[in-house]
Order: sequence, then C-alpha cells, then structure tokens
Amino acid sequence: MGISKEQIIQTSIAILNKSGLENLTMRTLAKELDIKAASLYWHIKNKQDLLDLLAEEICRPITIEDSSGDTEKALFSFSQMYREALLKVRNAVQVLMESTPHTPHRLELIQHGLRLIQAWGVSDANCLAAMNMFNNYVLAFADDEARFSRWGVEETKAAVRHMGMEFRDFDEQFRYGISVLLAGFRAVQ
Amino acid sequence: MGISKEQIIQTSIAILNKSGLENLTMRTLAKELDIKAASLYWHIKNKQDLLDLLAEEICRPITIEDSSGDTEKALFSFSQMYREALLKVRNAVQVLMESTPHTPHRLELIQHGLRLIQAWGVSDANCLAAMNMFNNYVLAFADDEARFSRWGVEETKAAVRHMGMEFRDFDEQFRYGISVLLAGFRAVQ
DNA sequence: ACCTGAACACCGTTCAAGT
DNA sequence: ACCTGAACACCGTTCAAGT
Repeated sequence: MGISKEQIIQTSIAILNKSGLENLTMRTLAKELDIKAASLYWHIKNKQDLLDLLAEEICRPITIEDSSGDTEKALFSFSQMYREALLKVRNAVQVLMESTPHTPHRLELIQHGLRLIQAWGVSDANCLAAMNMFNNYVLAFADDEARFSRWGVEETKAAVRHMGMEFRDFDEQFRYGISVLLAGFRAVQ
Repeated sequence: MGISKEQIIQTSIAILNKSGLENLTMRTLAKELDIKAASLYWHIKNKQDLLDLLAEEICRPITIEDSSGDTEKALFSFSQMYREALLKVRNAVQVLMESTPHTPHRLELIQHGLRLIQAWGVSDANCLAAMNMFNNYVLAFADDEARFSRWGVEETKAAVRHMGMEFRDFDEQFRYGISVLLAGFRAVQ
C-alpha cells in the first residue's frame, strides 16, 4: 500500500541528522525509501512542501503549557522548549527559515508567544516586534549553538579565547539573552 | 587584459539586485561578463569565495566612526548604517549568512561593535553574547524589512492588521528593537 | 595570462507509461 | 492508487586544450 507521508517525514529527519540539509535531496530521500525520486511527487507537491512538513514536525515537541501563573517563568520555559526542539534535528533552523509558518501547530505557537509577550506587559503597538525579536533570538542562538557543538567544544573555547573573550556555558548564555529581552521589553514602552 | 575581480563583484551585485541570489549562478554571472562559466575559476576559487567577496562588498559602506562621545548615539548610528547597507543589496542578509566574517573589513566591524558594547557598560563575560544579539537583530530586521518591502506596503499592512496588530513604521520599529537591546544590556549584568 | 569545450556528477520537476 | 523510465532544464566544478 505504498509509502506514507509520515514515513517521508521520518526518513527525511533521519537524513538530516545523518547528513545535513545539503544532502537531503529528492533523490537521496527516494533511495532511502526504496522508491524513485519521481514517485515522491505523488505524495508531496514539491520540495518546498516537504520543508513545510519538516518544519511542522520539528516544532511538534514544543507544547503549549498553561501560562496563567508566572509569566516570566512561562516565557523562559517556552523559549527553552523551543531551543531544545531546534537542537534535536540537525539544520532545524535552516529548515524553519526556508519554510513559512502556515502550518497549524506553528501558527498556534506564534499566537501563544504573542499572548505571553502581551501578558508580560508589552503594549499592542510593540508586541509583534517584540515577538519577532524573541523568535529570532532563539533561532539565531540555537543555530550558533548547533554550529559550535558540531565544531567541537575544545576548538570553540580556544576560538572564543582567541578573541579575548571568556567562554560561557550555553545554558547560562541562553538565559542571559532571554533576560536581556524581557528586561528590555519592560524598560521600553 | 581580461576581467577584474572588481568587475566580477559589481556584476554579481547587479545580478543580485535584478534577479536575487537564487539566480546568481556561475553561468549567469559568466554570461553577463561575456565569458564562459569555466573562466570564472581563473579569477575566483569557487562560489563560496565569490560569496565572501560579496559579503565584504556589502559591508564596505559601513564605516567606523569616532565613538569617543555619546556611546548610545554611536550604537544607534552604527546599527542604522548596518541596516542601510543591508537594504542596498537584494538578499544581502542571506549572502552574509552564507559567508564567514573572515575578511578584513568585517573583522574590523565586529571589533568596533564589541568596543561599543563594552563602552555601553556590558561586562566582559556578556559582551560577546550581547554583540551576537545586536548583530542578529539587525540582520533579522533587515531581512524582514526587505521581504515586506518587496511584498508591497499595502499587503503588508493588511496582513499585519489581519493578525490583530497595528502596522508600525519601519524606522520606528527598528529603533524600538535597538532600544530594547540597549536597555536590556544595562539592566542585566 | 586568460579563456574555452567538453565533460562529470549532481539538482528539482514533469509526464507518459506501466501495474 | 502508486510507481517508474526517460527526459528537461538546470547546477558547481575540473581539466586538457587553445591563444
């Protein structure tokens, strides 16, 4: 009964993690599924469609928790979940950036993010800009983190020191950035 | 006496502005220079080398001004110059992101940025992270701005309103983000 | 020193044809 | 319903050969 969309997604993720986005082609994907590249087009519209599916899958582990309590805590844990989801799949950031958030779960995440930012006290006029800053920060950080991790911890430390800086723990550094943003949102109105 | 590196750069920029990065190929570039694609490899090592040259050229208009006076003013004008340079060339952000800042001018800019952040009072432990946030903010903003501008101002306003938000002037919005970062850097130590 | 023809090993995508 | 062969119009890159 042939290949399922779910198989296509999971096989694609496996290829990403093994060989990266540059090696995820219609041909390599088809080969891994034991079909021919042309056959993929019966299941998905085109490669862009595949990237949208992958972006949605990458974001699936990011759940929407109840945020009626401590807004600051909710924002930190939301950003942390987001970061962890991005680190789970190689080149996740590039996949998200090459797709548009038209899919249902990603839209929900944006709305949830906006609600949190609003609850944090950001004015309606600023909260879209703030949300973008928040989103872009997590994406850029996770991208750097993945790059450096792949580069090797030793070399990273050496390179950072070479610039006259001291190396900071990733977790600590990530929280620093979120703190900066939240404090900034509070301060500027 | 053949083609110069400068001609290659300028022609590439012209192709970028006319047709975007996806249409800047060794073949289209060669055709525009009235040579064959293979000939380009006498002048440049490969396409990555070309992108590095373009990134450097895109950053050339960003000058390093004396910042001994008002640090806040210097940071705002630096970010503004950066943003303007990115908007001058289509897909400038992608070009910068696909290249590494190994070139002389880009290295100077990073150092200048670090000096400004330091002068703003950010501790040595945080100033690399802060610099990254600053850099990523300008890149992401310029990328969005270019995308929206190309998309048409009317549609943008409609789309933003559709999300229940009000449309803000780009300049105003850009300064908001810089303010958020600077206030955040001050607040978190 | 500078350029070309021709090839290699790839891409994404389409479409008539098979079962 | 699902898959394939074969083709189309591309890529970046190499290299022997030309001037």
